[in-house]
Amino acid sequence: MSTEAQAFVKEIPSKSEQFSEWYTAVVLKAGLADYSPVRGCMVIRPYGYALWEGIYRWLDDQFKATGHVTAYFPLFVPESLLKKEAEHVEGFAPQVAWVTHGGDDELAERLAVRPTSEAIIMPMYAKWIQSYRDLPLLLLQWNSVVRWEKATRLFLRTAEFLWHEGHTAHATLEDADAECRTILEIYRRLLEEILAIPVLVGRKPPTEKFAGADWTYTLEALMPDRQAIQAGTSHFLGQNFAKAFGVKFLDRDNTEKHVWTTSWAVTTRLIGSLVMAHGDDRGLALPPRIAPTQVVIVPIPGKEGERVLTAARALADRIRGVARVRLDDRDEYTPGWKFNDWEMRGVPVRLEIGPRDVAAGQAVVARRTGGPKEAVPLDGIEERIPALLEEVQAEFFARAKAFRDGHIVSADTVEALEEAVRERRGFVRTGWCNDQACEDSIRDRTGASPRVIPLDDAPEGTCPACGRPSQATVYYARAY
RNA sequence: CGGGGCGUAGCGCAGCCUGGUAGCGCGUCUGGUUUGGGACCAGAAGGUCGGCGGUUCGAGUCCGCCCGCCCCGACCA
Repeated sequence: MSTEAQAFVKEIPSKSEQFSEWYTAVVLKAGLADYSPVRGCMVIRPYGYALWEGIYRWLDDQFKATGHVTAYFPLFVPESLLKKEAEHVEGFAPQVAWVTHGGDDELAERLAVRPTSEAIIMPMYAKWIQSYRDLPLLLLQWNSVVRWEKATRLFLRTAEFLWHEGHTAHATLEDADAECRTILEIYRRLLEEILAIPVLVGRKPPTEKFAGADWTYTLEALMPDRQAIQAGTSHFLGQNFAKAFGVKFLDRDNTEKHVWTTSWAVTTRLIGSLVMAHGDDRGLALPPRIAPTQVVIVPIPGKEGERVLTAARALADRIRGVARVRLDDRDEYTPGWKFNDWEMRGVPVRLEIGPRDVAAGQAVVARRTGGPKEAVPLDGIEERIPALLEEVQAEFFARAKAFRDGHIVSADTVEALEEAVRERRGFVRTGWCNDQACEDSIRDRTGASPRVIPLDDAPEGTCPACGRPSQATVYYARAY
């Protein structure tokens, strides 16, 4: 690498040595987002929004297939409604932004800018739901919410963020819980199959559940700095909101009952997780299934520029039907500059075509996951590219999973747990007796929080805090 | 919200201690030669030095307040 190239790469701090600075530099330099004039709020630039659109499109297909429909509820939540469910308002009150004036006039009742929409949706559910025939009611909306965070970071924690929020109502506890798990599985597939981020799937311990829920399901990912991040949640709200807002239906047995509700969401935080999980010192790295541009073609003109460009255009046309492809025919940049630029922007597959390739009837393939470049024949390239993209997708997931699995350690004593957390070993797996006092003492001693109780992990061993037989397996970690 | 750091051209920075006409590199623009890992030559444009106030003949530089961003904690998707 030339000295000039080294100087350029230095603009992105080292991922292993300055992780936080590296993250911010990649988000800004890859063109995903920018700071806005409003404190704690970010501007999502078109390239970043394209990632969100990819998530939207995939999820929208899943939601439609499972019978969910999209609606829209107001941005403003009157204070009186927000206060109806006591635990809910207590949980969100410190983060609510309030509107107090309309024009110059002070409002009779101040309006919360929604931190989440349960309180503005439930009164409508009370109006719309009369009979068991009206259930289940499976609604969601794509919107933004505002939580006045004290410390903010691009994508990971901003004062306003985009998400979708699902809000469903059911006739029975079993139906509502099944809904939570259906959504959880959709989210798991989004994370693992599309974003190539492995997750632990399970329940939150009671201290970490959503304010107003009976229990919360979660997907927890491990980032390269060995901190856990909550990638998605699905809440079983029981009858808490139904009782607070009077959402009742007449059942088959001619008795009036409260509905059972759920809510669930994933946010633009996923984009931050994607950046952290796969990026490297060259910048962003995107798994093919989510990459807005999957294949970039860089022509190397040489002395016969027109011939090469013609071949490159023909190549782009052939691939266009099987991949999201972009031909970089800008003549103001050299091929080497383009290589680095597209690597920084995370494009998973690059095709180079120059005079030698035109003569040999081939193109040169470079994968964002690394490895040597290889020549592929132009003949049959329409079949080769989709297979190649799937190979690269699998490489992304395998790499992330190897990292995650390599950073799960077991601890059966508080000392071992404390040491593992202190040395940032990642997820620390341990037992729990279900006693709140034991969890509290572990939190106090380690600074880590219980992230997830996996659905498919049977309890084993003993609680490290009290030595009694364990009732659950818990993964502890420091968390975002 | 506590502790630390920073704010000067689109980006990265120097200048501040010790006040005296605002600089460097990259990028941008024009023309030409180039193009297989961040090209080269020649010329040019680009700034209310984060904001407000104070000290001073004079403030990017000194003092006060405010705002924003980054890092480490606490709180949170």
